[in-house]
Amino acid sequence: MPLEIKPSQALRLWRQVHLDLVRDSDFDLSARQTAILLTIYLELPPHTVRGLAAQLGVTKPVITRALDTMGKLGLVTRKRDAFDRRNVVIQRTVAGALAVERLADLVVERAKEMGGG
Amino acid sequence: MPLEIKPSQALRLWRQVHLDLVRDSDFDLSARQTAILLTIYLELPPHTVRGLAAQLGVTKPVITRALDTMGKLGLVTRKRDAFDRRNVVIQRTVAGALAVERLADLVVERAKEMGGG
DNA sequence: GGATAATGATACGGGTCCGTAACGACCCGG
DNA sequence: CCGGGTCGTTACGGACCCGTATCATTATCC
Repeated sequence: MPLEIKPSQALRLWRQVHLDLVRDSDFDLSARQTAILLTIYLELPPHTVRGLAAQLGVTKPVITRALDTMGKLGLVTRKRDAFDRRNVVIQRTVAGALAVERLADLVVERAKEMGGG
Repeated sequence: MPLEIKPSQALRLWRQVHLDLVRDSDFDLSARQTAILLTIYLELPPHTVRGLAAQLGVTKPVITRALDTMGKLGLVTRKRDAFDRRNVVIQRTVAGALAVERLADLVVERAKEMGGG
């Protein structure tokens, strides 16, 4: 059951959601940060810095810095892996889950308003 | 004819497209820049700095800086208005139109791959 | 013409992010 | 126990962006 969208609809949806994010959102996440956040909340744990860097095709410091920023915002938490203390396990938070849920509702809502064509 | 998307579909679509953008795209536009670019290419001209600032709910320097960056990337051009020389008219470019079109195709393509639920 | 208003650009101090390189902490095999 | 490999983090120089305040240019109105 594929999701059918026309190019013009996709663009209008993309624009409208980004407008909402710019206007309303407390945080101003970059494309990279958005990809990281959604990966953490959609893919199965555990998530590590190295794993995220590989999935996004970026270097490790990029992930570290993004986690710093998103940690300050309360969207994620880090914890040392007890079994292999070199690893850091990235964990979800209530605030992060709420933000992701809010984004989903935003997309759904704006999609509903899209006229055909 | 509203566009029906479930929250989980919306999140997976959002994540996948952002992943593609991070991995493939030459430029790394912020949410603001994306909103500006799509507004220029979807809304009717003429577009001015002041008008864009009002639509996005941001200050004028934000628009000026974004136009500087996107101008370097060849995505937009600026031209003085001949009738009111205080105004600057933002114009579309071939490269910008291609980039927008590529984004649209990306969203459409990824949406097609979304399973139900 | 002169005062006023409006537009876009710029200056400034502060923050974030980039990629490369180096670092400390840790695991593991010999 | 110790050298090599792996993990995440930090240092560094440079680039970009933020918001506030100010600027030069242009239009408008008396």
